[in-house]
Amino acid sequence: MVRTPILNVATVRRLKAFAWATDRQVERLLSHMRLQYVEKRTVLFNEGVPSDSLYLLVSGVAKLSLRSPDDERVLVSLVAPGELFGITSLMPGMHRAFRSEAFSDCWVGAVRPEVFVTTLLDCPFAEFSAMMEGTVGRWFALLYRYTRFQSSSLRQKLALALLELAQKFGARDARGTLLTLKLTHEDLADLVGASRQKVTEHMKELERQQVLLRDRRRLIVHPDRLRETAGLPVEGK
Amino acid sequence: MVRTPILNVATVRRLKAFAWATDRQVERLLSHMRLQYVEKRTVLFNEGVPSDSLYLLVSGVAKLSLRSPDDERVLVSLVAPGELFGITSLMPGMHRAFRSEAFSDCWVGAVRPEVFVTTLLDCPFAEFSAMMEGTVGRWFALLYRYTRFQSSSLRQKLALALLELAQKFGARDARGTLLTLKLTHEDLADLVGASRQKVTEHMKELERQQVLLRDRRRLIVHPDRLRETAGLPVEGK
DNA sequence: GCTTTTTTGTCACCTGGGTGACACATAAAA
DNA sequence: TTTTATGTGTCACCCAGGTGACAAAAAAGC
Repeated sequence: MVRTPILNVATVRRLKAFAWATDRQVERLLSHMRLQYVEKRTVLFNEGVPSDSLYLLVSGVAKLSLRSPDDERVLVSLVAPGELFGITSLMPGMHRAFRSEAFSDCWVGAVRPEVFVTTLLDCPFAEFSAMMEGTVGRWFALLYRYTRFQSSSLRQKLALALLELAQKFGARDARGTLLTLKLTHEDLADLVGASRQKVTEHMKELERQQVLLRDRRRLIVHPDRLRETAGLPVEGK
Repeated sequence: MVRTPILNVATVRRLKAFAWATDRQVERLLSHMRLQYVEKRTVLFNEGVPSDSLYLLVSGVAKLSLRSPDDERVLVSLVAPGELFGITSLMPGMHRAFRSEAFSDCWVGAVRPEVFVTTLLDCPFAEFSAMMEGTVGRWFALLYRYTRFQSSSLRQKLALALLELAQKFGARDARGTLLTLKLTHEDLADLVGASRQKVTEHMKELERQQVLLRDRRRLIVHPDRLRETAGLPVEGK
């Protein structure tokens, strides 16, 4: 059988977690933490589910991964003892971006994000949470795109990049979503890390497939079809 | 000549910036914001410099980029009006991760991060900042690795991944940094998005070049040499 | 110890995407 | 309008890295 580890201030300090917090704060936080044992290969949470807990890895190694369009697992990161993970729970209504599972047998501490914030920072959770979303939310979206890139073809990368642009610079239009931005193929190539020539080829192809069309130097895209070519679940799957 | 835009609460609302803040807060924030015009192609800040301001893009398009090992520019993201950028300034002592320059002529508002935090959230900047670092700091590191991946060869990606692992799971050892973690080539392949076979080949090669060595199933890496093969500036260049 | 399973090492072969080159189209400048 | 610069479209050719296959070596079970 496995012995339950002792989780006190000293342990936390040794793990170098919450380095900035006072002993009292850490103590309070620990009193609200549920410690659990997670056996190798067990899934702690899945991507897409609502995120209601924040985790501290106490021992072992955890793994964050993502399912790629062609149904393979992309290993996004390995989590070391002392690290916090599951931080989507700090942003309002955000769903988990990655799946988390035990890479080796683990001890994990779970807290409610509200408790975490109000204990370590004296300010209301809702405000902190909104602030997080407003500041780091977009960075998270970027990370999401880049992790997806990992296992995508150029065509899919292009679709992902165009989707992001549509969200940021899109305006509704009779024919789809108009990008209020003049972009050259070279810009797109830089954005997806490809050569200008191949981008030209794929853009032509996407036009042919009616995924997008061009009015002069302006792009009009069709988000649903883009999602499809990107290999993302289409809205209302 | 270019007309200076009016930046008041109504404008901010239209931009959908600081959606969570009250009118009073926004007003106070605006009174501390320096508005500046940035001409297309002008660099606002460079990667690596200390970050002391937080920016709000008022109009135009800004661009975040990164210099790759082979000295090319990777376009990381385009910033839309209403977005905040330069958020490394919210983490203590953090340097800018990307270069920011105007993609088109822009109007940009700059605030000191301390003012931003204390105005929108009533809690001391130092505490908020430490909290940010403890929670999203690692995510930033991940984003950093993934953006680098974009323009790297498999060999370089492997080096980057091993460096990250060395930071997280490394223990000093007479022969270098020992990874306290048993990893198969398949795990590494998943981590860098490559095939197992090629990872095997490159790992052999890295061993031959004394960048790393193996003691049983344990890896011992040489961080400086890894940085070199990853194309990163070596510590104390 | 012996057996079974998991990893590692190394092939030969294929393919997506990079490169250079050049004609054509479009936009900006004069 | 003409000129000049900047984008776009399409080649032919090359290479890094993917794939499948299989033997050798290590680990894990027994």
